[in-house]
Amino acid sequence: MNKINLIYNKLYKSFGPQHWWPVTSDNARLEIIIGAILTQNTAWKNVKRAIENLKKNNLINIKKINHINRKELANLIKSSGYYNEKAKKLKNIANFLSKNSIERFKKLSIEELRKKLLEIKGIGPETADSMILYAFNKPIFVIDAYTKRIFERLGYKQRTYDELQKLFHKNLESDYKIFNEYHALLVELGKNYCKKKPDCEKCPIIKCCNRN
DNA sequence: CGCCAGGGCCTCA
DNA sequence: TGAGGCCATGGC
Repeated sequence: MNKINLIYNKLYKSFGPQHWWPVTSDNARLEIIIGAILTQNTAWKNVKRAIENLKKNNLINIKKINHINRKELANLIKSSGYYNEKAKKLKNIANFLSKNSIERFKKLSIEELRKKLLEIKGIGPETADSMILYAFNKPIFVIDAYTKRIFERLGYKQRTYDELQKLFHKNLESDYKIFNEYHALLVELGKNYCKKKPDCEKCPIIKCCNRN
């Protein structure tokens, strides 16, 4: 078995399924898209309250985001940090989605969808890939800060976003469920063990790591 | 109190 | 193309 699959199996065995991007409403897809923006460089705990505020005001809705005053929107998402920037981004996306329906996006190939999303100001590679994977359920691997740090320590040094992503695409079955679970497992590892100051003693993949 | 979190944009070499 | 500054709250 290759190393990428081996690590997945070990993480899954020790952490179990992660149940990511909890879906609680009919417009779950839009909620995930909004969540992907709000969680940029931000802990999910802080994002949760912002999403609850949006829900209370029925703002998981493209038209309503288009209509609401930007400062008012910023105030509602304050807990997620960078709230002025993120309010702009949400408005950019809502504006874009009002012209290009989500329904139309679903029919695009991964490459076409990614290109479209990257045209929106505020969406970079990771956010685009998160949306493709978690909102559109298409197989693309999300590379975040945890993934970079973990695989740097494992021995895959100085890889760019695209290089690291290719590593996963080459070695894994192209299945969005696997990609979803794997990314979530890496976040769990990064939060609890492979932290900036790592706790290596109880790390479930210590045997795979170059540091030890 | 300091550190950091499920990034991206802009500027400047 | 890559490094550095900036955006900012809340949990620990």
